[in-house]
Formats: sequence, C-alpha cells, structure tokens
Amino acid sequence: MTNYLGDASRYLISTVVKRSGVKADLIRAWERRYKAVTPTRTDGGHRVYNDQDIARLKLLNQATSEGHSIGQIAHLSLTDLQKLLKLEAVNSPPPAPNRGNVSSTNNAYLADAYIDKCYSAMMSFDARAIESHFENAVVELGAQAFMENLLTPLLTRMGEDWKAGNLRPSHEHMTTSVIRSMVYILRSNYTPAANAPRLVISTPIDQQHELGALIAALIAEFKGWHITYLGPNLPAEEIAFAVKSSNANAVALSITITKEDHVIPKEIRRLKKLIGRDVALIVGGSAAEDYKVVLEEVGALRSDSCDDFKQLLDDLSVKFQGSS
Amino acid sequence: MTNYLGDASRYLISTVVKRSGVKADLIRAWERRYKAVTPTRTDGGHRVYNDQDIARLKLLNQATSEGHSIGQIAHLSLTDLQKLLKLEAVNSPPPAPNRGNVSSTNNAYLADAYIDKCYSAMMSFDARAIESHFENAVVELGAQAFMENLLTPLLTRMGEDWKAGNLRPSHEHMTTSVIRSMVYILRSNYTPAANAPRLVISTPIDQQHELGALIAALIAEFKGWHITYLGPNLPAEEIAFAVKSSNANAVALSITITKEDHVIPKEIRRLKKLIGRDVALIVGGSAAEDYKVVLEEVGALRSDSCDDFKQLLDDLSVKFQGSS
DNA sequence: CAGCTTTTGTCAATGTTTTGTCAATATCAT
DNA sequence: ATGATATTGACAAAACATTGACAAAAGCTG
Repeated sequence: MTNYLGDASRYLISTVVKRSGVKADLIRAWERRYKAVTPTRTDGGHRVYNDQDIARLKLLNQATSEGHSIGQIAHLSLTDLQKLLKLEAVNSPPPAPNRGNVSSTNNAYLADAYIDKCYSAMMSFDARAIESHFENAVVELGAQAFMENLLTPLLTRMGEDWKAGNLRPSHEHMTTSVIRSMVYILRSNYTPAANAPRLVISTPIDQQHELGALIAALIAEFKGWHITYLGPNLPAEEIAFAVKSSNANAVALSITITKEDHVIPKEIRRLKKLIGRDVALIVGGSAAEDYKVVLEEVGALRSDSCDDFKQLLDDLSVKFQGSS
Repeated sequence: MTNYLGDASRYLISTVVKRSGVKADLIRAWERRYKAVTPTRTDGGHRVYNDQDIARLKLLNQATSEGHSIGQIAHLSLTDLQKLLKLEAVNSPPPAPNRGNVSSTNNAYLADAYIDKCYSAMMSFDARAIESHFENAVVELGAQAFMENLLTPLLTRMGEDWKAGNLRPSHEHMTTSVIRSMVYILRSNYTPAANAPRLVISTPIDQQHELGALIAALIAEFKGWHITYLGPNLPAEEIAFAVKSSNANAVALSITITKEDHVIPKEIRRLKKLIGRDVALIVGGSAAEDYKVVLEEVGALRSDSCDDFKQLLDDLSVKFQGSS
C-alpha cells in the first residue's frame, strides 16, 4: 500500500522558499540546528522536500514571527503547530487576516492537485492520508481558499460520483467524519462579538448528508456569525427548539437529496410556523431548487452557491446587527 | 503517544509573558522567592514553561490583583486556585442550576465541575462555551482523564437524561457535533506504525447516536490502532465494504438503543457473514447486552466498559501484530 | 497614629544563549 | 560554463539569566 508520505510531491529548496516564505539559508539552519525538517536528498546531495515540509515551514515561520522561539517549536508536529497558533490567536486580539502572498491562480492549481490526492485517499479508505492532505492544504492555501477551492469542488465531485454510482455511502461517511473533525482547526479563531447575529444550521429529517451544512457553518463562522451547528437529520420541532433556546436570528438548512414524498415540504412549513416571521429561514444545497414552490410559499431565502450564501449573510447581518 | 495537549508545547519566558500577562521579572521573582512555577531549562539555561505553568501564572495574576498576597497562594495547586477564584468563572449569561454532587479526589472534583459547566452550556445551546470548557479541561486534566472522567460520565449522564425525557435530540445533536470537532485535537498525532492493527468503527443502521463510537475511536487511537471511522448509521454492506477496502483486522460497533424489531440482529448476522471469520467483531454500548443472544451466536466480542474495550484491543493487538 | 518590619513589584548592570544572516568555498545540474 | 545548491564558520542583534538593590505597599506593635 502506497503511503501518503511517499506521494509524488518533490520540491527543491528554491520552490520551498517561494511557497513557504522562509529564506533558504534559514531553512538549512533550522534543519542543521533543530532538524525542523528532514528532506531527502538527490544523488548529488540536493535537498528534496514534500508538501508536508512546506506546510511545516510555513507554520514555523508564522509561529516564530509571533514570538515563539524556533528551538522550542521546531520539533512539533503539524497538528501541534496548528494548535499552538490557534491558542495564540485566541489569547491576543490582533485580527490580522493579512497574509495573502500566493496568487489565486497558483492557488487554484495547487488546490486541484490536492483534490486529486484527497480523492484517491478517499477511495482507499485512508482517513489518515485525507487528513494529512487537508492539513497541508489548509496551511498552504489558507482556510478561505481551502474551503472555496478544495472543499467545495471536492464536495461537488463527490455529488457527481454519487449520482454515477461510483461512490458508496461508506466513502461519504468516512470523508464527512474527517472533515467534521477538522472543523475545529478550520474555524476562525476569534470569538464572535456578543451582539453577533446568531444562526442555527442543520438538515431536515431524512437528509443524512451534512457536508453542505458543514461548509455553510464554516462560511458563516468566517463571516462573524455566532453558530449553533446541529448536524444532520432533525425534525422541525427540534430545530425550532434550538432556535428559541439559542435566540437565533436565522436558520440555515441544507438539502441535497430530492425525495418523492412530501416530508420535506411539510417539515419546512412546520419549521417556518414554529420559528415565526422574525427568524429568517435560509435553504441551500443541490436539491434546494426542487422545493422551490414550498420555499417561496413560506418566504424562505434560497442560496444556490457559496457566494450567494455569503451575500445573504451579509444582508441579514446588517438587519440583525446588535439585536440581541 | 507523547503529547496530549500538555507537554506538546514548550514556551520561553517571552511567550509566557504574552500569554499570562505577568511581566518577566515578576515571573522570575515569583519562582525565585516562592517557587510559584518550576520551569525546566534548556541546555543553555533558559527557562522552558508548559501550558500548566501559564495557566497557573494567569490564575496567580488574577488572584493577586484581587487582593490575595502572592506569598500565601503561590504554592496552591491549580485546583485550589480555581476554587479561590470560582466566583469569577462565570462567562455564560444563563446562571446554571448547579447539581451539587461533589466527589472526593481533586481530579474527579475538577472533572465534575467541568461536567456541570458543559451541561448547562449544552442546555442553552452554547456550543462555543462547551468547546471552551473542553479546551480548558483537556489542558488541565490531560487527554486520558478528559476522556475517562469527563467525556464518559457526560455521555452517561446524557443517556440518563435522555431516558428521563429531559434531553432533546437537538441537545444531543449539538453536543455530538462539538465533540466530533474536538476529536482532531484530542488525538495523539503520532502516525500509527505501518503494521498497526486496523479497526473500522461505526454504528449499525438506525443507530443515530455516535458518541459511544467516537469515544471508542479515541481509545483505539490512543492504543496505537489504525482507525477508519465511518460515523453512525450504516448498513452491514457498507461497513463490510470499508473493512475490505481498508484491510481491517476488526470492526467495532456501538449500540445504544434497543429496537423491538429484528433489524439489528439481522444486520449483525449479515455483517459477520460478509467480513468472514478472520475479522473480529466487537460490539459495545449501553444497549449491547440486549442483543446478547445474537452476539454470542455470531461469535462477536462484547465490551461493557472502556476498560473492557481497552483490554479487548490489547488482546487483539497481540494476535494481529504485523499481519498486514 | 507613628514607627518598625516584612512583603512585593520593579529596575539596572553584566554576562550568556539563541538565532537570523552572511561570506567563502566547493559541488551539482543542465 | 553558469546558475543553483551545499557546507562550514563566523558574527551580531535580540532575548535570557543572575545578582543585587530599592522603594512602595502592607502588616504589625505600642
């Protein structure tokens, strides 16, 4: 079995400098003094790095520039470094999302490479490998691009393969659980303001697929909303109860499968009645348009894409600002 | 193996200053005069602190600024310091009804306090608060104790409240999703050996509750197994498919709800037939004993507690060692 | 309250460690 | 042959440690 550490990514130091932002001399110094990375070598002795090394260097660079001492963190794993930076961000207010240093085209290209890797790992049920690729991708692309250029396309591709019958439920289950477990790292790390608008996210009953809901949760979190994520497959009463209890301003539902019966329309009508007129209802997902009629009937907002959803959130945000 | 969240991170004094809010000179003075913290040293003699030290300093700082004299409290344990400042620990709006069940040992007492906090946060759908309590608890208790003294009792209590009707599905859903997202952080990130025994974890069809399965996954991961976690509610074919694809040595199922129909027994029989005799089948969860008959019939292993499960894993581990 | 002692936070002076950077020289790759 | 890379050694700025001292604050005593 090919293991994910031995994949086809091989970069010379000049490439690593460009992608990690760490100068070559420093990379070598870190290796010499602390074994921060341990690249393989060509026959001639040139260093050969992989994606993981790049991700590491990027994180180490960020951590040192935030005051951590390289000697103390050089040996930490990728995960530990992420934890370190997350904790760091939690305890200090500076919201500086100002680190765009890779062009978007380059980003898209890189993301595509990662998608392929993730897909083959998924097919062979190698959760560790998926996770490892995700980790690297998050570091390299940043959380935003990770979601937009990797997670969303991956989800789309999975949806297609699902319809074509190439994908089994177990694949989808495993991948979902990997993504869910990474939500914590992905999430923007500052606590939303006390008066941030509040959103409850779920999927209606009999809708088991939660990937869409997860992505929606992440997007909303990045937008500064205060999220109550309920996971998939809940009846209207439960969702409404959560809305009341958390005093939410809006509910977002993800619907990805069209059912012939009338369960979904019934649930939506019931939910809308329960939450009342003051709470907005947003419905998205690949099957949302099949329920167009009901949605219009109850005055629900539809979102057909990530950008759509963002726009909706922004609009609502203005409306609900400060209404606690 | 080495790191839970505790000793993974080592900080120099400048970082500690930023995180704790105590000036460097003062930290050293406190150490010199009262041994308030006892950092290790680098070869060169620089002080190296850990998360607990930082937590301590934070608390000490808070306590002194509230009038306590440093000389009197410097030697107190983290627990005692927390008790000292217990009135300040209110950061969630709804004051929780405190179920006063105080245990004997400090650690258990501490865990109990966290359980209460988590429970009231859960009741008010404050996912952020739950997460924050979990984070603190992991740092304070260590991952092992976190699971055994907090997560497991919490789960048990949820089960009881569920039966008593005090808990709604939405509560359980939200809490599950928080725990799932924390799994990533909890996991020791050491990559299992290539020849580590492989385990697939899921719950049978119609078993929506996955908290037991999650804890099982964590335990197995700590034991060095290579895990493929599938999430809840999968038919036998899917689980078997994942077993074949990942070349697993064993399957673990969590069953928490007893159904009157014969779905579960049928699923178990089918699963056992599909995976064959060479793959072990482990079944646990609060409702597992209700299916005793079937389980014995197919030769499944039963685990009634965490310790039980650990024992089982160890036994199997020996058997499967190196068989890839 | 005045006077005395103890506690506690801060600072300065001086020496050591850590770490980013650079230069010189040799080797590799195309 | 030329540009990229590797190795080694060195350097200086920044960060850290130690020691000793000092004064404000707190506590105590008569």
